[in-house]
Formats: sequence, structure tokens, C-alpha cells
Amino acid sequence: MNTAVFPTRQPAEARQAAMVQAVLALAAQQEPASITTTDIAKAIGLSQGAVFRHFPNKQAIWQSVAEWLEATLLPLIQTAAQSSPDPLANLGNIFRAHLQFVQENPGVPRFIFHELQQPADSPVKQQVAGMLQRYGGILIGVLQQAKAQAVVVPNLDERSAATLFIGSLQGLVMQSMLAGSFASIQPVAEGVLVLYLRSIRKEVG
Amino acid sequence: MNTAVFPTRQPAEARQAAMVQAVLALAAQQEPASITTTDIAKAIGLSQGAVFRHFPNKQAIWQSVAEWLEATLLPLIQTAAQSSPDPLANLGNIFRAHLQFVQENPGVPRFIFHELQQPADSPVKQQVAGMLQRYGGILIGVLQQAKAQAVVVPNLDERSAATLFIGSLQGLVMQSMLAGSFASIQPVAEGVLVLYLRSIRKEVG
DNA sequence: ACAGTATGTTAGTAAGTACTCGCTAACATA
DNA sequence: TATGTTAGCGAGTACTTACTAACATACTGT
Repeated sequence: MNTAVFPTRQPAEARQAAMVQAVLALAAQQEPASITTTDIAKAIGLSQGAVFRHFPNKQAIWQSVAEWLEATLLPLIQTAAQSSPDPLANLGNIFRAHLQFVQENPGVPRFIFHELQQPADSPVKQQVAGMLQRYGGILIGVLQQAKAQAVVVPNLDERSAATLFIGSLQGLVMQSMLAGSFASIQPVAEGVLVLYLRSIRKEVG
Repeated sequence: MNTAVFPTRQPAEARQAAMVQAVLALAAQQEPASITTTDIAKAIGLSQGAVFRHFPNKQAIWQSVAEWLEATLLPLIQTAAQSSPDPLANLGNIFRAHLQFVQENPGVPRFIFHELQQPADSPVKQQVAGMLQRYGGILIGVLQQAKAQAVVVPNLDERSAATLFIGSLQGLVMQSMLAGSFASIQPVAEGVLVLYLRSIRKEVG
């Protein structure tokens, strides 16, 4: 995680970005709740005190992580959602894009769950909740498109379908947590996608 | 959570059980990682030091919670899995039984996720992982039964179907975390179940 | 050349953390 | 009644946490 061999002085922006990535890297290996400012400092090769040169407090770091997440994930999903004229194919593309993103950033699901667990409506939780809301909105949009093209059952409940979609991804994440790695779930993932599409698709003649 | 109005002396077993319930109750309101022995002591009306009269250390408390969970959830699922001769109906019954259990014990999903997040193979994580393994086994059994009765698609991948089943429940749990309560997701839950069954069911006529 | 500022270190603080210890009172039983 | 056990309290222990203050040094604009 060390961005430089020599501990050169770096601008605040670079340090902030490095810390955000460090948090995600650490979250891949341990509970987000147990990540300390000392851990973060060590990960980027700085003293613990220096952390507070670039963030006013710890919560601001988490806020930054949430912002990075929203700015990275949503465009990815949005692009996949419009990647073809076929809505069902687009759902598959979102599914695969999401899985790949999570595979490359294993700390992300833990971070999200960590925040949602918080009972208080902290700004960070609100940010994450808002992102998931928008994620669901994208899904519902694609599902409505599918309904308009009559490729799904005409009485489809989009909200339930969106919940099942996100749940199917979560089930895979959980599976990988049990297995300890993402490597072994690839075939299961494809199987789950097939089942999901079958659950909403209109039977063809 | 207080089992007695007057802080009477109670046998160790009763205190242990009370602490397990206290942990689950606290987990419904805060992150499991942030539950302290002081919190637990307060919840059952004891001094913090007294906690260690009944448990050798904190991990032993979590271990007890995991054991309670396994001993409570699995029989519930097992019963639902055999509740009728119709495998598909039984899947629905498992689904509803699980949801009701989670609704009555909102701390449970948080506890499970908290343990799975742990990278080290602590005894507690192994216990939880084992329970989920057995849960999946029960599901796969019902799915195989359904296949034998030819009420699902003949080439169904049971492992994917079990993953999607658990995922569908997780999606609902996540939805309720976003909403802040379980109350509002009842209709969505039924919709999700309908979709799930559609994903595996063989088309009739 | 040099003042000002941004970035860094080291060494603190107060508030928590799990866990222990000496002691006491309730209970069981010989 | 004497003796041993169990369950409790309250005040400690050593350690960790987020955050701060005092001081040092590289970079920048004039």
C-alpha cells in the first residue's frame, strides 16, 4: 500500500486518496469497525498524528470512502445499465460488473454493511443509503424498460425484483466470505444469474 | 432485559442465558463489534466484574450466542423443511419461518455477519460457518426432493438455487436495515418469494 | 534570500477496553 | 452451628483508542 519508497512529502489530496484506498484494503482483511487511525497511518507509511493533518477526524475518512464508493460504483452500474438495447442483457451486465467490482475491491461489501448497521443516521450512513437507493432506482428503470418491451412477466413487481437482484449478489458475497475467497464462486455466480433472469423473464413461445 | 426487579442472586446458568439474550438485544441496536462487557453487565443489571464470574472471557460469551443460534434456528428450519409433502411449499415455509425468526431477533443477522467478517478462523466463526453449511444442506435436500418429484426444472443447479434462496433473505434484511424497521417489507417479502419459486419451478401446462 | 505555509514527527491527553483482585454476603449441607 | 461454595461488588490493572500540541523541515512566491 506504500505509494513511495522514500517518505517524501506529498500534497494533501494524494494522501487523502491513499488513505481511502488504504481503508478499503484494510477492510478486505479485517472488520471495518476495528480499523484504527494507527492502522491507516502504517498502511500509507506515515505517523499516526499525520493522519489528522489531512482529515479533521476519523469520521471524515469514512465519509471520503463513501464518496469514493458512490463516485466509482454508480457510473459503472449506470454504464452497464445502458450497454445494450436489450434490458435483460443489461441486467446481466450490471450483475457481472458488480461482481467484478466487488472482486477487485473486497473491502467494499464489508464497508457498506458496516455503515448500514449503524443505528444513528450519521452522514456516512445517509450517503451509503442514498447510493443504494440510487442503485435500486437504476435497476427499477431497467426492469420497467423490460416490462415495456414485454420481455418480462406483465405483472412484475419491480421493487421485489430489484430486492432479489441485490440479494442474489449479497448471497454470493456471503458465500465467498464463507469460502474465504472470491475465486471459487464464479460458476455459482453464473448459475444464480440464470435463475434470477428466469424468475422475471416471460416464457418464450 | 432485566430479568428481575430486585437484583437477586441467580444461578450461573440463568445469568449466562440472560447475557446471551442481552447480546442479541444489544446487537439489534448497535454494531456487535462495539458491544462491551460493560454494556452487557448494564443490560442484565450486574456489575462489569460479575460478568467474568459466568464466562471466562468475552469470546466465550460470543461462543454461547453462536451455540444458542444454531440450537434455535436449525430446528426451526428443519421443521419447516418437512412440514408438508410438497417441497416447493416447504421452501416457502422455510422462507417465512426464517423471516419471522429474524423479525423477532433483529440482532441475529448482524451477529452472523459480524462473525463472518472475521478473517481468522476463530471457534466462533467456525461455529457460525458450520451452521450456515448445515442450513444450505437442508435447502439442497429439499431442492433435490423437488427435482425427484419433477416440480422444478430438471437441470436445476441446487447449489446456485440454495445461494439465491439465502441471498433473497439477505436482500430483505438489507432492505429493512435501510428502512430502519422490518415492518414495511412484508409485501416485498411475499413478492420476492414468488419470484424465487418462479426461478426454479417447472412451468405447468 | 527568505518569510510563510503545508506537511511531517514525537510525545502527550482523556476516555475507554477486557480482565483481575480482595472482600462480602447468601446459600447449602454436615 | 460450623464450614465450604457460589455470586456479587468496587476498585484496580495494563493497554488501546481518537485526537492534540509543540516543534521541525521541506516547498513556494515574492
